[in-house]
Amino acid sequence: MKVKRTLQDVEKKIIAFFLKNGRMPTYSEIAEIIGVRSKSVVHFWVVKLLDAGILRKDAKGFLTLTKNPRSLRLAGEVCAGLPASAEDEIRDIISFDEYLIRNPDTSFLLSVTGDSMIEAGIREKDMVVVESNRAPQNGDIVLAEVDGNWTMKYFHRKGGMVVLEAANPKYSPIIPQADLRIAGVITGVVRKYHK
Amino acid sequence: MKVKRTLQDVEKKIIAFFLKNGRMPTYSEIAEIIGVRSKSVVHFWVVKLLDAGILRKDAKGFLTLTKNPRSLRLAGEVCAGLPASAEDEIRDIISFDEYLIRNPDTSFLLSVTGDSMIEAGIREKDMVVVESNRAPQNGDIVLAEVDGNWTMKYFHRKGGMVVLEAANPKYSPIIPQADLRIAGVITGVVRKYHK
DNA sequence: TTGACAATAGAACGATCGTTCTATATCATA
DNA sequence: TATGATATAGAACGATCGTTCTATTGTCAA
Repeated sequence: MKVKRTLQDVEKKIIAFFLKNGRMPTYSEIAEIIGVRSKSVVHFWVVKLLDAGILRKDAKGFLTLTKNPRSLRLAGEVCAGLPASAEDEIRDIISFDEYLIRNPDTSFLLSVTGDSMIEAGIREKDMVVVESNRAPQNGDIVLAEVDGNWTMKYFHRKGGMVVLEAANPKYSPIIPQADLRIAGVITGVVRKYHK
Repeated sequence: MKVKRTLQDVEKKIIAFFLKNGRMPTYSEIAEIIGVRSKSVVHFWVVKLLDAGILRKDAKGFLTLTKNPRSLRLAGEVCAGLPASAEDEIRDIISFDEYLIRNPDTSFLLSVTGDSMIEAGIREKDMVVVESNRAPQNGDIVLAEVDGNWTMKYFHRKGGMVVLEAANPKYSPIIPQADLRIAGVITGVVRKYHK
């Protein structure tokens, strides 16, 4: 029970609270989760965390986490000695949500079925982000209706014509009829191993 | 100036505040951002948002967004009539951060260079999530040191031996020396089009 | 042992929170 | 126009917030 309370302990418990509740804890709540009975003790630790730069106060005086607790180190290039040098705290790298999603309201997710874009590195069970009200550019990957089915194809403009091509030699290019229906443009791909 | 204030207006402004500040606004702040002068008017609108299920109160009475503002609709399968039916509000789909990152402390990001895993659908300039203290299983993609360089390979155990294979016929399988160094296991891939 | 410092407890305080009340102003419909 | 419903303003209130103070305990080194 003589467990020395460390800055890291307190930090971790506050981060855990934030991840669970989607907001920062009050001083009373911090008192509960770190196991002290007085708010003044919390104040004591919060000042330490502020000095250490782990916490901040925003313009209104509310506590804020300095860095996104889900952000990852970005190890720029795969080169010598990389993984050992964990010293570089370049954690300024983003949340994937911000990175991938420009407009949540016009985007949706799709679980990929089929192998039509296999050579573009899009495989079955990948998730793709589709942005629906964006005009397809030449070379974009689009979600289009072909023979009543929605599939992904490269979008090409050749002369005045639109050609839809799979990234798979198994499938032939398609020159759509007048009523080409395009659901959206693929703006991102996400794959997860070890479900 | 006779702009009717709608529920959606208020919702959007609160969400915008949340995304910008990482916390929910106070009533005074809501008054500012929606342009009213009295907190009682804010209360009036908040009750509406609560009734509509757009906002909630947590156990302590703090306002919370019911759904993650970055979450996307998941359109399950690519089949008929899909994109038109935006009625299905199955937005229960996650943030990519939660989806991809199990342990932020032991994971890091890598920008892919080279084509060694091209046939596994991992291409140059993709981002991969590497989890560093996880024991590689047979068939995993690992980040390993080969001839002083860090590259991605399939990890295979054949008999008592470890074989590292690229997903590219250009490169031959490698049977590493005794001092095999593995930086981690690839647990996710993220690609973004239209930077 | 003693003294200095780190850590905790508890009480009090002003400020701000969200709520509630009354009172107007605006809009829609009969 | 008359009437009810909708939307706004402003003041007041109790509750809780974070801060500050005093006081006590525990730890380590001189």
